[in-house]
Amino acid sequence: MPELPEVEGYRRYFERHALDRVVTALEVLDRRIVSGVAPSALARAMRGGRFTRTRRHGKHLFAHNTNGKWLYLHFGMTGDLVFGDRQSLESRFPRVIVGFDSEHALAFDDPRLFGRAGLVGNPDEEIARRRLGPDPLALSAAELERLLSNKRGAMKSLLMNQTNLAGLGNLYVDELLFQTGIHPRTLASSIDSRTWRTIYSAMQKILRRAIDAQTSGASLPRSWLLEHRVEGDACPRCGGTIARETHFGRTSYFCTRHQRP
DNA sequence: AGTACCACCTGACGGC
DNA sequence: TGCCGTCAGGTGGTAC
Repeated sequence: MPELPEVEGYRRYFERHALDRVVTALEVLDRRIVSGVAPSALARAMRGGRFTRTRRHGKHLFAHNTNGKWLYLHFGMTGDLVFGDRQSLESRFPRVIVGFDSEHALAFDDPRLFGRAGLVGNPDEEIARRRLGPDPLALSAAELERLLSNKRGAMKSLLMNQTNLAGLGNLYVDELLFQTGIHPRTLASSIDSRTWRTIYSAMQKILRRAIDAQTSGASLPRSWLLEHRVEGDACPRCGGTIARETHFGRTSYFCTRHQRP
C-alpha cells in the first residue's frame, strides 16, 4: 500500500543507493509494467547516464538521468525498490532491473503489476498531464480549505482523489478521518474553518510521523487506527468499536463511537 | 461534479 | 495436504 510516506521512503532509498552511479543496463523483465515507452527506448534513455536527483509528487517518483530525461516510477499497490549486489538481489518479483557499473543493481519489485515505470521529459509536465493536485506536504492550511471546502462530495472520496490532493490513499485517509473524528461519508461542505485547520495539522503530523517510521524502521503509535484495522477491535482513542464498511469502492475502518455520520 | 462499477493483477488467506 | 473462492487496493476508463 505505497502512499505518500512509503513513496517518500522509496525516494530516500533511491537517493541513498542509486545516485551518481553509471547505469550500464536497464532490463525489463515484465513489459506490462512499462507504459508510454518501449522497453528498449527506456533502456536506451537510461544507459550510460547517471541519476543526479529525485523528486516525489504525491505517490509519484521521478529520477533525473544525465542523458536528459527522467525515470518515472509509480508503485501501485505492491511496488518496492530493492538495491544490492547484482548476483544476490533480494528481490522476489523484479519487473525492471537497473544495473550499475559497480556490480550493484536496483530492482523495481512489484508482484501485482499495478505499478508503472516510464520515461518523462520533466516531472511538471507529467504532474499536469495526470492532473494531480498539490502534494499535502507543500500546502498551507488555508490552501487545503480553499481546495476542498467548496466541493460537494464526501470527505473520504475527496481526500482520496489524486486530482484534488496527491498522496493520500485508502489507509492514510482512514487514519486522518479517525484522528479528527470525522465519518468517511461526511460532506466537505459541512466542515467549518476551525475543523479544516485541525484536519490540516493532523495530516501534517500523520504524514511526517509515518515518514519517520518508514525511514527509521520504527513502528507507528498504538493509538493510531493503522495499528487497529481489524473489525470489532477496541478503539484505542475512546474504547468504542472499530467497524469495517465499504465506502466509495474502498474498505473503510472507523470508530462507530467517535466518528459518527 | 460526484458516485458506481469494472478491469487490471496475483499473493495471501480462510474454508472445506 | 491441497484446491478454490475471496480479498486487497491505485488508477483509469465508462456510465449515469
